[in-house]
Amino acid sequence: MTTSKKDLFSAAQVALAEFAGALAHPARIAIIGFLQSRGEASCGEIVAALPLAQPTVSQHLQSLNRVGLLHVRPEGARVSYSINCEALRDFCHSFQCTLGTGDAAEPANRSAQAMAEAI
Amino acid sequence: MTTSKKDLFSAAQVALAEFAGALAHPARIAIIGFLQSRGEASCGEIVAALPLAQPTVSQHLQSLNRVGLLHVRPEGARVSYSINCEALRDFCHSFQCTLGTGDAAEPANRSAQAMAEAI
DNA sequence: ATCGTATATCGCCAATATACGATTTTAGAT
DNA sequence: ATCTAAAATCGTATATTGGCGATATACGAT
Repeated sequence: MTTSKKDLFSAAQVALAEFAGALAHPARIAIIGFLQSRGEASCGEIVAALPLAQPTVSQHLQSLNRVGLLHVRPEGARVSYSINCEALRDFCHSFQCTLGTGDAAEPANRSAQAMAEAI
Repeated sequence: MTTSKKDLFSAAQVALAEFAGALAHPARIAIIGFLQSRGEASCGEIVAALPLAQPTVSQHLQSLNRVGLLHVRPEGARVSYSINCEALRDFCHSFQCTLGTGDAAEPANRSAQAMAEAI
């Protein structure tokens, strides 16, 4: 990319792309699945469950958190992570409703509204 | 990345990540939105609508097509593209139903089943 | 066969993402 | 204050992605 062209697209389009980008790695899918099955987990517990080093997992958690996909609850030195289901649902909704497939519920927050405008 | 770790994750996880990756660029979100509003369009018409060169748009179309997001219909030299709504709906479903948010319909094809298994 | 138009592919470079060892930061325990 | 454990950040190596000019390919028309 000679020059980054992200500024040539709308903020809503960029936001939606960034959300999708947060899901665009098998490790992050695995983290979401692990958190889903566990309800919540610390970084260390996720490291133990995945074939990746601690800094790498921490990095992936930041990627997910940056787009609002996680609930983060510090418990002393330990940090408890869990899924923000709302954000995930709203992301899906922004695709479904604008594509007229009809079976999604109403969006629940602001970022979903922005995303829906993107497409 | 010293060594690619994609082989350390399940095929379903990789598939889901690749699908998300296809949505992870503002230009591809814009293409989806354009196709949605138009119903169908040729590569050239998309090029005219976006601030990108023809090879770049063609490349993005390949990215979307690789994960099954497009219907491709050649009409002589021209190629007509449109959205595979089914694929997009199934992608969203695989997140929604496994997260237990409940408001998604049943998946309609095989790739959705694979995706649902990922998480 | 040649031309004109539409699309895809190639080749190269710039930019971004991924991975992780080493280090720092944070917080509880002693 | 010091020790320990957990998590985040830094630095750096490597891999992947994005952009586009040049070129190749496909196809209808002449």
